[in-house]
Amino acid sequence: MTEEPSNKPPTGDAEFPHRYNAELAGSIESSWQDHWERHGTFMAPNPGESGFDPSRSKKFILDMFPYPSGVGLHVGHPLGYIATDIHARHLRMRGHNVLHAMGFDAFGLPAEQYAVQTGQHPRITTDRNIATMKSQLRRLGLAHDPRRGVSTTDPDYYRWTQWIFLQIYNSWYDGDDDRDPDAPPRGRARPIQDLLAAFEREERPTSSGKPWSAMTRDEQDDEVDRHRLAFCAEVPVNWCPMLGTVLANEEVTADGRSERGNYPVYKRPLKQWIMRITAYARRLLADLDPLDWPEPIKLMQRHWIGRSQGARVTFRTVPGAAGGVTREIPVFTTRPDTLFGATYMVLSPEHPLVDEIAGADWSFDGRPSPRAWRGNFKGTPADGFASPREAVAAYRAYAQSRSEVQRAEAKEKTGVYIGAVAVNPVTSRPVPIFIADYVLMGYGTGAIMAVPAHDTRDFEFARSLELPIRDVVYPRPIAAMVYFCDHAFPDGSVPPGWRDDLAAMLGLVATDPGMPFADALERARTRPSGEKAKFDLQGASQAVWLETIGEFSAGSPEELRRRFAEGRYCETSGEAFTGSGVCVHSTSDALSIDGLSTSDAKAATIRFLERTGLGSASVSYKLRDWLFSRQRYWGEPFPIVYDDHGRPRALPESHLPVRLPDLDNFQPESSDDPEAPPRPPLARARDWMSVTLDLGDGPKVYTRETNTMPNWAGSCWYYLRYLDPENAQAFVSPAADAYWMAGSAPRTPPGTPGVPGRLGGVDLYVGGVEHAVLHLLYARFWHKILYDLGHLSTPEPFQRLFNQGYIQAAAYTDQRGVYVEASEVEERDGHFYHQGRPVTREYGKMGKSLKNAVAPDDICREYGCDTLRLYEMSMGPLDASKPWNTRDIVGGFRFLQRVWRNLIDEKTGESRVSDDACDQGTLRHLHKTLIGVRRDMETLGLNTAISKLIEFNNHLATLPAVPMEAARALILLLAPLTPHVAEELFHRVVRRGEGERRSIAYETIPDGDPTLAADDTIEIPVQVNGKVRTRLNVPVGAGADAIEQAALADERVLECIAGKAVRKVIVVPGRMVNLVVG
RNA sequence: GGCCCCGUGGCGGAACGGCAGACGCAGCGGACUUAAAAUCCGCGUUCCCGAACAGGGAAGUCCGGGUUCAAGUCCCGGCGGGGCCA
Repeated sequence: MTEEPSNKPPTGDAEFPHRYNAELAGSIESSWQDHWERHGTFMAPNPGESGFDPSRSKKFILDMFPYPSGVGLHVGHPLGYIATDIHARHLRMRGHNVLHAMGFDAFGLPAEQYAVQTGQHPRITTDRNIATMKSQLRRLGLAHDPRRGVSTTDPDYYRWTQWIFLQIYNSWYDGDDDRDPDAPPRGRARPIQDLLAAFEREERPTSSGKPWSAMTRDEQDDEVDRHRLAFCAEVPVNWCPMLGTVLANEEVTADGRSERGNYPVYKRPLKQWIMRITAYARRLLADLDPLDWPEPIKLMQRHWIGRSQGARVTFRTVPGAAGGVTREIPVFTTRPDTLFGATYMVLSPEHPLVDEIAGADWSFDGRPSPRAWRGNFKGTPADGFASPREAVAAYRAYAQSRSEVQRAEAKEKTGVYIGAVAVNPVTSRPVPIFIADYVLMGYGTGAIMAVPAHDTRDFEFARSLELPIRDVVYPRPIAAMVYFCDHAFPDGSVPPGWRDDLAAMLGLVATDPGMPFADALERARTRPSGEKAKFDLQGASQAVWLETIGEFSAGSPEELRRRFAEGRYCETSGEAFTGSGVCVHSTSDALSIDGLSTSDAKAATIRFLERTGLGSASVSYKLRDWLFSRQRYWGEPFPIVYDDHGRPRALPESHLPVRLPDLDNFQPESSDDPEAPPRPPLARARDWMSVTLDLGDGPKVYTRETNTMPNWAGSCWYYLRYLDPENAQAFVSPAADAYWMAGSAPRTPPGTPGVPGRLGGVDLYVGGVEHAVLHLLYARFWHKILYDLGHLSTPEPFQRLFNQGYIQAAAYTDQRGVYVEASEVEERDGHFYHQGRPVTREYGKMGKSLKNAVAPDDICREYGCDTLRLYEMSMGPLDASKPWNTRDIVGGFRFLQRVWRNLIDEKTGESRVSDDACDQGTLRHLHKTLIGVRRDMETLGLNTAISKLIEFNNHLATLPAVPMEAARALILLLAPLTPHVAEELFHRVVRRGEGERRSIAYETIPDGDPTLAADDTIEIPVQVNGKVRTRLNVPVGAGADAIEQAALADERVLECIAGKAVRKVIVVPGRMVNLVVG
C-alpha cells in the first residue's frame, strides 16, 4: 500500500547533524557488521579450542534449517531468526557460552526443477541462492558463528549423511517394547553383527523357525535384512509414470492425480528403501512428555504416532468349497468389548488370503445371499457378478484405480462378498467375509472384524450392503433406562410418576459415572419429595432428563423396554454409537459381559481370548514406516551397491562420500505406460552406476543404487554438524557433543534409552508449526538411533521448542478474484483501488502467491535494521500470527531516536550523560526494568520487554540529564534487541569514544536488585461488593490488618457502605481489598 | 465429523483469578514556530444524571449460563476464525 508521507522517517537535518536518522542508522549498522566480521565476535570456540572458557555454561540456540530459495526473503522469514538472535545475545551477555549458527538445507526440488528447465546444474543455482540469502541475513545483524554455516549439498556434509545411513542400515532394534504395554520401553538399536552372532550361536530363533545352520546363504541374508532399521522392500507407493517418480501422499490430489502436472497416479508395489521408524514408536511417544515443547505440538506428534491399545483376535474360517481347510484370520480391534456385535468381516482387497478362501458360489449359511453382496461398485453387472471369484477380480481392479485418500474418504462404501465364512469366537455364529477398499492392507493386519452398530465406517458399509446391525453397547443413560424398565416394578404395577423416578435415576447415573444402577434406582425411588436439585448434572436438570425420556414417546416402561429389546436402537436412530458405555446383548455360552462398562468389558474379553488362545492384548500404531527413496537427482546418493543377484551391499566407510555424478539432463524418465519401471535420473549416468569393488570376497562388478535420499535426510542431523563442522574423522566429536548437547545436565550413559527427566539437547529451537510432525519426528528418530549406538550423549535432540507465528499481510483481489500486487494498491475513503479499479482486501500469510511480500531490504534502507528488528518483535507475542503494517514501524524508529537524543547531543554529537548518581525514582525504575526485561527475555516475551524499555526511556527523558548508571543499563538492555545502535552508544557514551571500538557483546548485563526496585508505598484498589470504589495508599509491607483498618477508616468507603453491615473483608496484601456488605 | 488453539478500543496488542485497555500506530486538542515539519504536553469505549469541557453513576473483554468475596482469565453450552486429523 502506498504510505502517507507523514509516516516517512525524517531524513538528514541541517540543524541537527547528529540526529539518529535512516542515514546514520545505516552507517552505524554497516560499520558494526564489518567490525563483528573482522573480529570474529560471534565465533563460539569448542572445548579444547583457544578462547574456550570452561567456566561458562553452554546454551545452544537453533533455528529451523532454511531452504535457500531463489526469490529472496520477505519480512516474515526472519521473524524467528531475529528472536533467536536476541535471545542468544541476551544469554551471551548473561555469561553463557552461546552457540548460534545457520546453515542451508539446499538439496531439493526447486533447484532441480530449475535445472530441468534451463539445463543449468543445480549446484550453480544453489550456490548463488545461498550467497544471496547470506547477504540478506547479514544485513539483519544476526550474531551467527560463520564457521558453522554448513550446507547439505556439500560432499563433506553429505558424506556424513551417508555415514549415518550406514549406521542405521547396519543396526536392528532389539526388544519388543509392546509386550508389556504398561512397562517403560526398553528396546534399543544394536549393531547388526550382534544379531548375526546370536543367530550363529543359535541363541535366537529365526523367524521361519528353520535352524540357522540349515539355511542357505541367501536365506540367512534375507533373515538378517528383515531386521535392519533401513531396509529394501516392495511396498505399495504412489507411482506417477509421467513424472517418473513416486509421490508422497500429500502430493496426490483427492481424485488420484499428481498435484504437480495433474497426471494419473497409480498405487503400485515398488522396491523402495524404508526406515523402520515404527520400532521406535513407543520411545518417540514416551520421551515426548519431559520435553519443553508447546502442548499442541506434542499432541500432534502423539496423534501422528497414534498408539492404540486393544486386542488381536483370531477368526477361523469355516471350511467351504475351497478345499476344506480352516484358515486363521487375525484382526486388530481397539474395541474388543464389542466382539458380540461383530456381524461380518472385511479384508483388504490386497489381502493374501483372499484368493485362497474365496468361495465358488454366493450362498451364506446355507441360504442364497442378498443381491447387494454381489457387487455394488462401478462396473457391476445388473444382476451382480456370477461368482465371488469373478467379483473379487473385478473389485480389485476397481480398488487399484482409486487413491488411498479416495478409498478412505468415500461416503458410499463399496465391497463384495467373497463366498467365505468365519466364526465369531464369542457368539459362535457364522459371519460372512467381504473385501472392501475402506480396509487398507498397510493398516493393522489388513483385516477387520466389523461392528456396524459401533463404528461409523462399518455402519455405512452395513447399510449399503444390507448387513445386520446389532447393538452391544449403550450409553450409560440408555443402559440405565433399560435397567429401570427391567427392575423398577417387581410387582408389575407402574405408578403414574414413573417418569420422574426415571429422570432422577438418570441424573444420578450421569453425575456419578461409578454408581451402580441398583443403587441409583434405589436412591431415585426413595428420594424425599421436592429434592430435585441434588440430581442435577452441571446445568442439565431433571427437566432435561424428562425431555430426553419424552423423546422416546413411550406410554409405559414396557413400551420403552421394547425399544431396546431387539438391539436395533443404532440402526433405527441412523448412526453408530462409538462412545463408551455399558455392554448389552453380550452373553453366550462362552462368555457374558452384559452390564460391564466399556473398559471392564475390554479387559474381560481379552482375558477370555487369552484363556482360549483366540487372541491377546495388543497395541497398534497409526505411524507407518518411512519411505526413504526418491527418484530425483538433487539429493544424497545412497552408499549402497547391488551384486549380480540384486542383493544390496553397503559400501565401506572408506568409500564415502558417494558423490553425485555430473549430468546434463536432470529429468526423470517419464512414460505413459503405468507398468514401465522407474528410471531415476541417476540411471542415466552409466559410467557412474557400474563399479568394480572388493567387498571382502574379491573384486566384482556392482551396480549403484540410483535412487536418492529424501529432503528430510540432511535436515535430520544438521544441528549436530553445527557443533563440529570441519571434523573429518567423525560427524561430531564426542567432546563437542557432550558439551553443547548435554552441557551440565545430568549425563545419561550412552545406550540407556528413555531416561526420564531432562533429556538434554538444544536449549531453544524456534521454527514454524509446519514441521510439527515430520521433521521433528524424523530427527528424533535418527537422534535416538545414534544415541543407542553410543555416538551421542543425549536421547533427545531438542529440549525446548518454540513455534513462531506467521506474519500475515493484506492481500487484494480484483473483480476476477485474481491477486494484484499489494504494494500498488491505494486507499481512498476506506476503499481500495489498483490502477484505478476497485479491489477487495483480505488477509493471508505473506508470500509470493498472495503478492503481498514486503522485502526486509527495503525496510532496512528506510529505517535501519535495528528498527526492523524492534518492529518485528513488538508486533505481538512471538507465537501468534499477526498482520504486518508498514505504517506502525515508525514507532520503533521514534523510540530509538528518543534514546539517542537522551544520550547524545543532536547538534554536537557529544555525550549528554551526567556523572551524577540516580535519584531514587530513577534508581527504582531502573531496577524494575532490569528485573522485568530479564524475565521477558527468558520467556521470549520480547514485545513486553520492548515496552518496558520504552517506559524507562520515557522516564529518562523527563530528567535534565541522564545519569551514567541509568544510561549504561539502558544501552546494555537494548544491546540484544538493537545491537548496532547499542554498540555505537556504548562506544560513545560509556567508553566516551576512547580507546579501540570493542564490542558490547561480551559485556555483562547487571542483575536488578529487588530491594532497590521496591516501592515505599503502593496504591491498592478498594472494592465494595467486587466493584472498585476508591484507592488507598499504603506502605509497601503493610499487613492485612493495617490495610483493613485503613480501608474501613476511608471516607469514600464509609460513604459506599452507607451504614450497611460489613459481612466479610478480603485483603490480599499488596494487591487489593474487597469489602462484602449488605 | 473429531481433536487442538484463538476471539479485548479505529488498528497491533497489555493485564500472577485481584484497578481492563500497559506500550505502539492512527485520531483529536494544546505548547513551540511567521508558518509547516520535527519535538514536547494532554485527551482518548458506550450510556445515564448534571448548565457544565465540574463532579458522579451504570454497563462494557464474541453470545448465553455457571463457579467465586472477585472472571478477559476457571467450568459448561453456543457463534465466528485458524490449525491438525479424518
